[in-house]
Amino acid sequence: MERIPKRQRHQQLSRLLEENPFLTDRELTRQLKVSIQTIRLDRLELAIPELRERLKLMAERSYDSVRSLPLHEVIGDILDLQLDKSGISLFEISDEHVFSRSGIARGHHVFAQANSLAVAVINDEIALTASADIRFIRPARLGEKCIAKAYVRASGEQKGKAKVEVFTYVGEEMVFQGNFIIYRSAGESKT
Amino acid sequence: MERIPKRQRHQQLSRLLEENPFLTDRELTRQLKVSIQTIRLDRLELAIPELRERLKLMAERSYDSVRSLPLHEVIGDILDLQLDKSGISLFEISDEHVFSRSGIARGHHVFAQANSLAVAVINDEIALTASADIRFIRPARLGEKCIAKAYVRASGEQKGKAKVEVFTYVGEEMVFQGNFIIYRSAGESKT
DNA sequence: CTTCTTTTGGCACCAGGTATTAAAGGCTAT
DNA sequence: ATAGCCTTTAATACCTGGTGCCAAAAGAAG
Repeated sequence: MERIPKRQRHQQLSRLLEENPFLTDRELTRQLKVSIQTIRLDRLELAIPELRERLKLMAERSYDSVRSLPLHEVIGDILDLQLDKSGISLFEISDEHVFSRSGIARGHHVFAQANSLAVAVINDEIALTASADIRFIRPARLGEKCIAKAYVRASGEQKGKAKVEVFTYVGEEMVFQGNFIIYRSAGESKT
Repeated sequence: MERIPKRQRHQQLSRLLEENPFLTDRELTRQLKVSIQTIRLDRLELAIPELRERLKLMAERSYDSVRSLPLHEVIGDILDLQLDKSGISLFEISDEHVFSRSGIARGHHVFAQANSLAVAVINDEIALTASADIRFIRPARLGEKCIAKAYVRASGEQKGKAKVEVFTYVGEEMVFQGNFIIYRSAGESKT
């Protein structure tokens, strides 16, 4: 009668702290009806740090997520980039990108990856999207890794406009395709 | 020689903690070369809470910002919505939306506002962007307020596809125009 | 009954403080 | 210089939310 409760209690404890990480051990004793020592042994076994450590970790996370906001410059991680030729980026669909009802990615995130890549692949001081023609072929879902491949079809170094085609895949399946026209500041920086 | 330093020290202390809120009083002692009691009097005067309180506040902030992330469902504030007819939303271009070099909004943010609105205006359980044809007419800049207006051209309640046209303005000027084809779940839940 | 795991309890100790009282240093006005 | 005042430093008691360690009690299992 005391064998099973331990694992159950561990689950309850984990759940409680997931719901509200601000609970002290003392408050947990009230909820779980065991002594404070038991709570502490449990945390030890489950490798759950003490309240103050939890708060510190949360504070640190939010602190450097603010600091790393400039990374927001490009949506997705650039895996390969050949300026004025082609580029590849990876973007993983996570909670904040999907409709919570359906787990399907909101279109503008998939678009954002493609658009970022299309702009990044253009070798110029200033590159802006002028227009685009896009198709969402099948929905991208929570947890899926989207690989976008961009190809510069006409770099238009004189004309001031480049044509970039982007295909986004999840595994073998194409989920998105887009044709972008990118303004460029008329042929400058050659790296 | 001890009159001015107090205010200076207060400024330095504020600055240090702004740069790094994770400093203990003891560490501040080392940086400011005064006793720990002075640091504590200073914090008292400046109404700066102790380290642990600071961490807790940061953790709480990040915690309920996570909780309020579902607000992220729609990019921009919906000002008016007539389901299956039209909608208006407002989106203000701020730092995190622009290229830091030029202060020009990245296209996918302007697109996201339009796309969100086009999806929101469709009165159905599930609505997904199928394809779009978009044009960035002139760049939107830091601080500008973008008003997007969406009009449902063909609601296609039978066909399962709706056509939505979106125009985005800054003041009188049009900055973006897009034609969206939106999948709708045709009266019932269809994946 | 003995043995093992699990649960409690108690105590010392720690960080990072608060709160309070007191003393010392310095500056100014009378 | 002497008193009055602000500022700084010091000392002490106390608090929270723990860790670490040891020992005892309570079941469960052989």
